[in-house]
Amino acid sequence: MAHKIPHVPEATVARLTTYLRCLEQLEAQGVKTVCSRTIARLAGTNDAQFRKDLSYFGGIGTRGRGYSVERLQEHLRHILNLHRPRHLILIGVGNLGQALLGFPGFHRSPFHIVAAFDNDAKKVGTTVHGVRVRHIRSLARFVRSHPVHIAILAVPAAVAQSIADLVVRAGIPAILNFAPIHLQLPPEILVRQVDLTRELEVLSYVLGAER
Amino acid sequence: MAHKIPHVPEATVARLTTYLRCLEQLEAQGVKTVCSRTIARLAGTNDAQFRKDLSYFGGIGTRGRGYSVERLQEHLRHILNLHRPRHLILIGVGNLGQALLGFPGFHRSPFHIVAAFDNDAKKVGTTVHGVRVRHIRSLARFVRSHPVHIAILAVPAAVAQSIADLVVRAGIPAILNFAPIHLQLPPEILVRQVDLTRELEVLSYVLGAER
DNA sequence: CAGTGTGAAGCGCTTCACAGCT
DNA sequence: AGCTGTGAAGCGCTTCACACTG
Repeated sequence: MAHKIPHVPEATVARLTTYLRCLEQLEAQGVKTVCSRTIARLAGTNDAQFRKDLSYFGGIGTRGRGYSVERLQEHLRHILNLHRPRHLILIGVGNLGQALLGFPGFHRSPFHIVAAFDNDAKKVGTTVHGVRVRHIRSLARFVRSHPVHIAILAVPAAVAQSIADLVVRAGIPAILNFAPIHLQLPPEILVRQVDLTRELEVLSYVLGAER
Repeated sequence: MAHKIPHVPEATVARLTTYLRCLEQLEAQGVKTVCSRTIARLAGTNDAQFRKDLSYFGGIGTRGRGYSVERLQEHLRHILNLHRPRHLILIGVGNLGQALLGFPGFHRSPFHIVAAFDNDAKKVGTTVHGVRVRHIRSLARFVRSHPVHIAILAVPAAVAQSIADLVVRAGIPAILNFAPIHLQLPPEILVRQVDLTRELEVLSYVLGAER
């Protein structure tokens, strides 16, 4: 290993993914080289922030020139472990769950949704966007024979905690939770929260009473 | 006005919405009074943080006792301007857009989705989850006769910027963007980003190369 | 005495500014 | 000269600790 990686702020990791989106866009436009100012503007930040974000992982640019779009992309993919295939399952095949099964980002390499689960007998056995729906009872058994990295929770808030407990007992290390509640979980489990209600309420606050 | 409100960190506003979810849960369980430690644990933070978050807006608790679940809820709703009705529109009636039209949180008071827009002639004129789909061409005209507070963008990344420009020209002050790109917008426009790809990639980073 | 409200200290992310390559 | 990489300064959020109150 060329570089010992120090603690990296979570905000930095989030920005790295944004830089990757910008680079994909630039590459599609045929751009070969880019400087920190350009990419930072595209990503909605400033050049110092961009360079500091990269500096945690060691130099990759060329002084006086900038960054190779191709090399920097590869570098970021490597940092984010995007070379490693990840198996996902989705739990809760309602409105939102069905849409997520069709969401291209969840099928794009290295992410693969390998199964969906629901407790509704009418849905079990069907196939939604190419993904087989199984009964939630069969979750633990399924995970025993198919390693799963991330569980996507698209279930109602009222049952989210008990489903999350099930997921943890099955040995899945990470959860992407769409239910609008904070899950109580052991500290070694990774959780990311996507809360649409929260986003609306934050906008409501910032809009204020007048607008 | 009883209290001059200083600058409030965005992280605080986000937590206020979480506290509100916890209070709704507690009220459903018949709890009348709660102390900062209890609610903070439910929300995934600590008691000092909770009290500091509230302190920006002036005292509401009772020393030695805690907080009235009902009063605190009302207080938070007031702070977040949730007494004020908000009209939303959704742009992009694809997979995700259709699911969002059915998402209960987007219909729950004070939020109302009043119209949806798409450029696909096959979708225009249909009704999805009770919401009429109109042609994107008619956006500006619609907004002129129906004030809109928030536009939800559920369009492909490639067209998100041009649709956002359209939204801004129509005079809509806030955007909830689901496309995985950073929008370039005038500073007075409020934006919240919901980026599912980002969430997966952050999990991929934290999972590391081993797990 | 239990629990709130808050100034002040602590700490971590962001920004600055410049040395060092090309 | 142009632009990167980075120690150090700046700044804002979080945590502490305690005066205060019911």
